[in-house]
Amino acid sequence: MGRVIFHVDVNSAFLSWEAVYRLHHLGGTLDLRTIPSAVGGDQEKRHGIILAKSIPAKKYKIQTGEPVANAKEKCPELVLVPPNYELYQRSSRALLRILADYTDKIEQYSIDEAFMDMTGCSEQPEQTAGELKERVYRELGFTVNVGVSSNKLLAKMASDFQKPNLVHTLWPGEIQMKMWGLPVRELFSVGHASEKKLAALGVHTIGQLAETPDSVLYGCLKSHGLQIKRFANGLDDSPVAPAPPPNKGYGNSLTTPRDVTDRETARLFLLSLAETLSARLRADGAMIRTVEISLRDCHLKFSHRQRALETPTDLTVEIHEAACRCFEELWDGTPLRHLGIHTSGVTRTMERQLGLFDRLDYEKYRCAEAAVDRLRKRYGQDIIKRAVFVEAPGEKRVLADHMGGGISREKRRVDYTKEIIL
DNA sequence: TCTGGGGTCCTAGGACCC
DNA sequence: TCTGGGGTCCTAGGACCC
Repeated sequence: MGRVIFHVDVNSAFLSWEAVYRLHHLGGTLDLRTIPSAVGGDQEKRHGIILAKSIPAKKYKIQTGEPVANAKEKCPELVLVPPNYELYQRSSRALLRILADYTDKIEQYSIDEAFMDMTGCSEQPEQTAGELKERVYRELGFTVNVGVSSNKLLAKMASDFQKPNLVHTLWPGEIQMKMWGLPVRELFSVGHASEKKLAALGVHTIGQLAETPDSVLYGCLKSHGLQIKRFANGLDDSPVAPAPPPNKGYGNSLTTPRDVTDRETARLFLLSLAETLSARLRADGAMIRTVEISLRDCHLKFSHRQRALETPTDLTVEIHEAACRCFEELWDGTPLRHLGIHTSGVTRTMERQLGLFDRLDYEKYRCAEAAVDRLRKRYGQDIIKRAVFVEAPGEKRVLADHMGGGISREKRRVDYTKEIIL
């Protein structure tokens, strides 16, 4: 017998986890999953998009990623709840603990999805998947779909079939019957752009893609065209990788509550982003060689600029300085709604080559920033703040409050002491 | 109606070196 | 004299995922 792979996918994850929390921890009686409801960001802070929706909300054609205002138009009685990332982390860990009882070959693919290599673990995979699904519901109160097949791609496609709370198989012999009739957009890694190009070729279903000549696909989509053809034929030999691969880059970005119109405020936001980002680098023992900033202006136009550093760094000051130089070269004065810093060229050798012209005393700054890291780890993120975030007057003060004293809120340390108990 | 935040991978042109 | 070819690095942009 060949490989047996499960893909476990939490149904409407953020919304289900919130629903369970309200029922079991807040003593509520209303189950959000049974009414049109959604998890959405705060419109006031301009984070207003739909992150997850209930199955009744889906009937109103509400889609993940669409603006909250849009969703309310489609369904005025929609019940909206704010996101709670700490709850999601706890819920995810609780799920993974159950999965670990079945195999140690588990790859966490995202906060609400995991692959399991079940090869040799079960004589009847479909039945085992059903037991797993029931156990998750019994112990944790939320439902999952489980896709069962002989590779990751097919297992993932299978878990996406009818929802919720179902096990589906998609063995190679079932590909034609279960997968080839689907719209090509539903194939993993076929997005909007590929769908459009394929439509121009007359390719609308996964089955049609599977039978399109390589030369045609390469001409249209280059190597990606050949990749999605392999997927359409159910071919995928990627292993279930229990250890997450090391980061190739680190980024931090933020939509600001109000447009940024002056460079001093922009520099402050960039400092806030650089601070969280470099703390992550130091926590991982990583350094980066390339700094890129991204801007999104009030007309929603994106722009980017990057620069390579002379020497790898994990220092807030150096990343901030590089980001500010990019900013000066890039910004044309249009009011900004979003700023980001993204870094790449990761190295993990902690020995920094001190260049002849190293302008900073690296060791001195490194010591200071490491001391701040330790303080925050021990006493919380708010224990120490830069003066610029404390003393910012007026409008800047408001912005500084949104920065959480230089630490983006979503990245605050998760308190795992409050585990889910049902 | 007014669009988040975190990633990965691929392509392509130009600079530069041998 | 006036030009090949391979390799690597840098920058920019696009597409996809959750």
